[in-house]
Amino acid sequence: MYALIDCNNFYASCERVFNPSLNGRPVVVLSNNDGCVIARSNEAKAIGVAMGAPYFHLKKLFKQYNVKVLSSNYALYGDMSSRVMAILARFTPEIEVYSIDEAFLKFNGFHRYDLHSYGSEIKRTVERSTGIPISIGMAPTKALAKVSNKIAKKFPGQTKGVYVMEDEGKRQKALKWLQIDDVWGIGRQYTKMLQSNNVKNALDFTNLPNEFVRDRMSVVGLRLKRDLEGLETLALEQPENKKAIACTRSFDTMYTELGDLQERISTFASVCGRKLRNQKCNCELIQVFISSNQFREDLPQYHGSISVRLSYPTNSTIHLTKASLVGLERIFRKGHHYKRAGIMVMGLTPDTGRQLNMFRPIDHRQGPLMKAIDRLNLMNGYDLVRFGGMDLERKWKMNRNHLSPNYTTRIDDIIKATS
DNA sequence: TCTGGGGTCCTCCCGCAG
DNA sequence: TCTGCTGCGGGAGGACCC
Repeated sequence: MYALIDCNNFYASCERVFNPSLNGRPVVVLSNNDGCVIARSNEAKAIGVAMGAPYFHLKKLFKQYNVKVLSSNYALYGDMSSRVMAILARFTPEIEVYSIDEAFLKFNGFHRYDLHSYGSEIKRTVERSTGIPISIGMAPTKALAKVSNKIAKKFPGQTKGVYVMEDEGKRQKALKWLQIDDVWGIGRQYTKMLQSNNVKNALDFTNLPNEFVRDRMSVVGLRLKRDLEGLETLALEQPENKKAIACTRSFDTMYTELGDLQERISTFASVCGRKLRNQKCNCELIQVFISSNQFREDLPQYHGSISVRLSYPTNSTIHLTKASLVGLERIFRKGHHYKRAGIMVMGLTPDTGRQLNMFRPIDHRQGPLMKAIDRLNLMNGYDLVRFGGMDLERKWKMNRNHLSPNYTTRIDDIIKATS
């Protein structure tokens, strides 16, 4: 059996743990730059706040319903997530942390257990230890555990947040209940295609011929179908090093000058360099992109992107910055208003196994230099040491006008108890 | 005025090598 | 030496997830 554990309205719940005055009140959390709504409490969902809706469209509604608006606080959410995952790992040796607020657990050899009571115990323990409410769905496969989880969430009165799909009757009933656009792995495009073929729910989907699914939705769709049929096809995945690392941002204002973009790209290269070094690997390829504002139809649109291959795999911020600036100069077009930019590093190889270039000798001074810079920055908790191309005057600032304190990761922000 | 960010996997196409 | 077939790898693009 598999279980899918999902934290309810995770970001909003994290905020509520340390600020109980938010209980019972609609709460929303915004994306970077306070752009869109990315998390909603049940109360916010009830007044019709849509996922991904732009903040500036909703300001009036928020005022009307006294909605608490918060900027995203990833330091807090990341720390709360590790606490939840550490507790879940006590209940089974087989766990896959699927996302910041979800984990799959596998119960091999648990046939003597009453899984419903075991699930209730997991739920009680997590909620008591962290304050985060969770829902648990159990079923013979991962895709069905996802379905079970939806049932647990949708019917909290009957399920008390734990649902076990233990027989074929329940599977059929659940798949019939689940609308096709709500199935894990079926996005907008596939929904459109399936609906035009009279597929309304998950059960209709499992009744399609394999050849049709394979042909229209590739092997990914076929695997999903088999998993929904109850045949264990999607296995628990073990964490691996990342295969690509990205740093991209939208800007608070539109840029027209190459110099502004050079500063942003240098900063992104530095972030990617640090992430590569943390993961103890190097990259061979950098992709740089710049984009105009897609929402400004009155302005000419442009999306420029380029891949730059490095002489040898590296994680040196100096090399990464140089290469990405070369790329940027090649894609920059004067006369456009740029709103987004980013870089992605790919072709990652571990420190221990990188292929060097016979004709481009490696600069051995850069490894210790980067290590020293990383240590200085770690000790000071922010970018004390920065490179020339970066924003030395700290002009650029992400909009985070509703940020909560870092209750669990910053000593000055720890809650003080007063009598 | 203001619309996020970071990933994965698969298919298709093309160029290259045997 | 040339041609045609085939397999492989890389890049682009499209689907999806949170």
